[in-house]
Amino acid sequence: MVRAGLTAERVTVAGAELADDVGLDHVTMSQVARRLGVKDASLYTHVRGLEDLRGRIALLAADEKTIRIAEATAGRAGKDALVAFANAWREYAHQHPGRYMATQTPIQIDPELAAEAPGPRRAVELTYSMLRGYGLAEPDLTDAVRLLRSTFHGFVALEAAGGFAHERSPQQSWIRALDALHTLLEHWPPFREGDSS
Amino acid sequence: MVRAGLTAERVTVAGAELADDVGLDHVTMSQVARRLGVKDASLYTHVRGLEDLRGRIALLAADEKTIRIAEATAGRAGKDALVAFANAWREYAHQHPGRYMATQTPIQIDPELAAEAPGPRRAVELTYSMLRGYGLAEPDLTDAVRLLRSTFHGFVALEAAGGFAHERSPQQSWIRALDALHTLLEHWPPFREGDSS
DNA sequence: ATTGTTTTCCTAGGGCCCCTAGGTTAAAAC
DNA sequence: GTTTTAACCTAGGGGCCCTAGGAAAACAAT
Repeated sequence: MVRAGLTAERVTVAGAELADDVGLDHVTMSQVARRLGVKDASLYTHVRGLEDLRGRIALLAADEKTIRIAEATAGRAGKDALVAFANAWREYAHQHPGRYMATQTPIQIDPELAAEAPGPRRAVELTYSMLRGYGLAEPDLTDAVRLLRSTFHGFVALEAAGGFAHERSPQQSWIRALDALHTLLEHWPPFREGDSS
Repeated sequence: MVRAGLTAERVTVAGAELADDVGLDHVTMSQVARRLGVKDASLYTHVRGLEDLRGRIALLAADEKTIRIAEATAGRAGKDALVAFANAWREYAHQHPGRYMATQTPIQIDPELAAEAPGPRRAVELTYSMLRGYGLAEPDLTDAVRLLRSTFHGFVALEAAGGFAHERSPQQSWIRALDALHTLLEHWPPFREGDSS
């Protein structure tokens, strides 16, 4: 019997494809094995188990998303960069819903594995450098990064969950949201004493 | 043998408690049955299955969250209302992580069931009325509502997924985000022809 | 080429879970 | 009190996760 040539990476990719096809929580060891033409027990040589696989899918997605964003924002600045960044984010989520959802799982990824995945760290760096043009300084910079990430993620998550039932197209709201965020970054409110919880 | 007095609602609540305790994707029919002192097969009289149960937990969470927000914003206006709204949202997510996560599942809830759940609809109404003071008109109003919901949801989702690893406390970023959104709403950018995707 | 070593993939099987079918018996309706 | 309804049960099939241990392919070394 010829070997299938499995790898942790090949198993992860198969899981990611399956996640995009049938939804993340229908990704099972058995299905992934079937897709690879292998018995489920064979996967455990390459992957610790289902949780580990999901963690690997999440890291794969983070890396891929980061690469897309880096390509999209290369050579751009200001609002151009903001829009390119945001659109790359959203398009990745649309194209790879299962992978994207994997990134939302409460943190339980093998730290050793996460350490060698450049995606998450690089994503934050990209966001910071995209904001360079707006002239923000710490801690406002961190706050702005978090606000942007929250809005981008929240929008696509609500979109995916069917949260935008109103007749107005999400696309239009998205464009306006980016407009709004741009002007917000240009007029970032100064910190004032006495702000309460 | 005395009856346990089950109800679709009691099953849902048990599932919701379990979700908050052990995480949504460890909510199983068997565990819920065990928590209610009943065999798993007995649940199927009240609930169609696991998917149905998850949908019911999601609707329960939506209703509860809406009530919290309504209480928190009652009698408030302007930034006061915005902050109260947002904090109620975030605190609900913190207190009921499992329930909250249930609301994120891609839409597959029984429409008949959803129709009689006031939560989601009322939540949108509350958001609209909270924004009344900012003087926005459609379609800006819808866009603003969507932006706010995206940011609130995105923030708590990233927070829950461990996305804010930086040293700065999420709480501080949250306060600044609300400041920023408030000023944004006060200076909502006018629509200009020629905005591109 | 042969032998030994490593690693891949297998079969077997235990345990948990989802869900259905069909039977009892408690509660409600009359 | 009898009948009807509905709650809860036992039994069981099939799927999934994962471990243990075996067979054989690929690799190393002579």
